Amino acid sequence: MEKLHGDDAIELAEIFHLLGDASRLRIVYACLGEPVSAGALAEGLGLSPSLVSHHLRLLKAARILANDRRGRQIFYAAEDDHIRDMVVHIKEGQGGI
Amino acid sequence: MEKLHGDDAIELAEIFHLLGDASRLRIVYACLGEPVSAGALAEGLGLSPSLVSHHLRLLKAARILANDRRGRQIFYAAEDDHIRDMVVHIKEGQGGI
DNA sequence: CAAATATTTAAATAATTATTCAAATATTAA
DNA sequence: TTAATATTTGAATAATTATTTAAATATTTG
Repeated sequence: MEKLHGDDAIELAEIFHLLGDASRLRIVYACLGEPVSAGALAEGLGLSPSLVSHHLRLLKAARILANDRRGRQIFYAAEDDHIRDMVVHIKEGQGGI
Repeated sequence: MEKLHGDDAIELAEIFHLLGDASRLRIVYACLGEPVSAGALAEGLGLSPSLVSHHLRLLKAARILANDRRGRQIFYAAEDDHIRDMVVHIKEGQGGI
């Protein structure tokens, strides 16, 4: 029986946990292509700017998303292909979503 | 901006959510190889049988784990390679855990 | 600089969920 | 059929977390 040590489990679980909220997952998904501004995310997904910002903070802290400011907007995009792969992978696992 | 529709997001997020708890992730991880009995999971991971059982119920409902009874023990194993791949994938993404 | 826009922050609340505890059920062995 | 073992169940609690609201900060434009 292959064990996952407690600390490693916590670290890995944190990433899954961040993707395990529908609002946050939609935010991440929307950022898999071109960078999107915080405002566009809120508007496009029908979420409050404040809520989006809270989620963005968590996603950035976990290095799932990176941001760069352009003028007064701040654009977010997936840090690397890793997250993209994960989401796509589970997405395909779930018969045809 | 590629959008993930609300219902799809909920469905996908549920799977991430289930893997997003350290206890549950350790249980799933322990079940990636040979089937393991509920008791062996509790004992091996240092969790109460009751807690393990609650988690197993959720994981089974989501078809992440399947079980078969052998005598008075019930053995759990990953439903398919899909979950295995997901866990391994994120595990490798996280620098060398 | 003042006004307008974009985003963040902090505190409060609402909602969810992990865990524990005690009791119930199922299976096997005596 | 009684005792022993393995697991589950349900209710209660503890802990975490998503969301809202109101205010603060940063950036650009007039």
